[in-house]
Amino acid sequence: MNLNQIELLRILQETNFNQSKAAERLNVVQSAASRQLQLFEEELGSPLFERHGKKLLGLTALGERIMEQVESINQAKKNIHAIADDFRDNRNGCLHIATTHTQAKYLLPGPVQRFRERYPDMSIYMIQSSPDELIQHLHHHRADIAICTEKVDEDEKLVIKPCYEWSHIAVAPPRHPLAQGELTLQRLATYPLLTYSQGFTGRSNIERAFRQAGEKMDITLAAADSDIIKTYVRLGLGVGIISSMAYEEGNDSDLAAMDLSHVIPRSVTKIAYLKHLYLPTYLKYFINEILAQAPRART
Amino acid sequence: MNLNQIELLRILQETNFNQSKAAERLNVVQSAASRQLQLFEEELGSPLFERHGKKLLGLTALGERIMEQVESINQAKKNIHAIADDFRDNRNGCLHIATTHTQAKYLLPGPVQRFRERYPDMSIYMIQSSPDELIQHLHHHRADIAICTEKVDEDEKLVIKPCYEWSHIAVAPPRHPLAQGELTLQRLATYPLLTYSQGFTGRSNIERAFRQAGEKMDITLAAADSDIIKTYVRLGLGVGIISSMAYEEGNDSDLAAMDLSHVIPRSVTKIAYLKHLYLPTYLKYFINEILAQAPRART
DNA sequence: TTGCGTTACGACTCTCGTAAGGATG
DNA sequence: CATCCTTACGAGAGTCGTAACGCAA
Repeated sequence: MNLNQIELLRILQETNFNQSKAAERLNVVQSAASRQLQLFEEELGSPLFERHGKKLLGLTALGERIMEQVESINQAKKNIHAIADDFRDNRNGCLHIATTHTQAKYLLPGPVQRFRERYPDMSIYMIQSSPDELIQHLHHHRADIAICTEKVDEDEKLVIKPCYEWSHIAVAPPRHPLAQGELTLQRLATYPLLTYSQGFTGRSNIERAFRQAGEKMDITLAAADSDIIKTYVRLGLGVGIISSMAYEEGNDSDLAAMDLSHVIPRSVTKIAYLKHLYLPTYLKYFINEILAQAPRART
Repeated sequence: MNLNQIELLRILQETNFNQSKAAERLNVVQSAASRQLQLFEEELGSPLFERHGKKLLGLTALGERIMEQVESINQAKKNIHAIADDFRDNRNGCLHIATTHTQAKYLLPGPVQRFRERYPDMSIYMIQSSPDELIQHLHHHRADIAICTEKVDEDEKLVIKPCYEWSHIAVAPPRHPLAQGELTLQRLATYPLLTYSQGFTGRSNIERAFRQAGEKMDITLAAADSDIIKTYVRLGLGVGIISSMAYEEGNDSDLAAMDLSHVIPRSVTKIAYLKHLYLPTYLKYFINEILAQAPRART
């Protein structure tokens, strides 16, 4: 057994069990990959992959179990380098952040800017994607840290840090009838609604609130980001339900904003990262900057 | 970085940072070890060991942190082989049990015998030692499983399975005055006592009980095993305090046994193993056999 | 025929062992 | 002067790349 074989297994999984692609990613020819895999399976005494003829189709039961250990070794290997780099105060690495539109736009600009001032030689990669994908980015080491509101609970391999709490608001053109009188889900439900796509920015909370109230939502537009929603609210398509952070005092003064915290449960935005990940100094700094930023974003 | 370098680090720690001995254990010449260590430190960019001249004295702060990851890799490496062996239903391995005299003599004979019947081709190593050492055996992979009563709590790297509960008894020559009337710590304290060495078989519970009662123990003999204690009780040195399991109806009928469960808190014997250890089928079997044996040992 | 994997073989890289040398107490 | 580690260099084991082949869609 050696680390290249371990890495090969990992990459094979990432390339859908395609040896040729795996070999390419490891900068070796395909035959070398084939041989190393054979040697490893021989050493263990049982095949790790299901095969149809020669083609690899997936993992065997044994392979599944082995992969957990492979992942553990890979994590430790990365940590060793991260620890050493951190110890040498190496500031030439890069920070990979995975997040959604809302957080990228309203929460992270401050922390990112301060991070760049403190660590000018480090590059920052932001990966914008859906909450489902965020978690995958963490697991596949494509991101160090994820910031989002949905989906990150109940994963025992992750550390979840609650970051801040916010509520939804309704936005509508000025002098909209909703602005008068008490705002209820019943009244909201009488209008066409514009809000986030499934799985985005507290959408699950919105759904649950309407479901429990026995009201059906008439969703005219579902978008991944608040700007799209606001744009179409301006065009008169209906009433928008967005995160309170997404209402900008200056730019959005042409829209009426109405608090919904009394009818839709407040959402919590969290920071997530792998439990076994070593946190370098710069990453701790960034996390702290987000936590420091959070109160300002609170409503 | 490669697995041999990782293994070298691990062995260096076990050999008190002596390259020559580490090299010998790895079946390479010393110069090879020296070079591999240099290469690895070079790769990381900082030394992992404190040096005085050329001699290694210990780990640097960086080294300490790296060692945690090394240990993690080592565990995963072992697990990979264990999983594969288990999957192939390989029954030619060996089972390393670390335990104390009392458990080895009164709890384990049954489970061990049944294990040997079920897995006749597996060899069994029993390592008898003090509770302090037991935990070290687990951490250093010299034992798969430890069974004992003391010291195993509060180690977050271990899984602790409570196994059974028992109490201490006092043993004395027949017609001893203690056998008459109510048995209290006050009365016990008036006799010379014979019991277990520090850290053995619930000794800490005995101490705590006397301390809380404000009584001082006059310990004539402290031994690691019950047989020594019983032997000297027979010679009239004083009153023995031993585990109830250690009183054998047949052999010990010449001694008076007096229950102490009302004055000394009951002890719990536990099974301990490393949290990240893969449990092969045979090890699960052995653990279950111990748990099944436990009720019979209960008093 | 193209894509994917295996087998055979010579070339090369990398690690090892031998041997000699420096430092420390 | 004994122990411990480092350095230099040639030998050898192991891995790689090239190339040819087998198999399936």
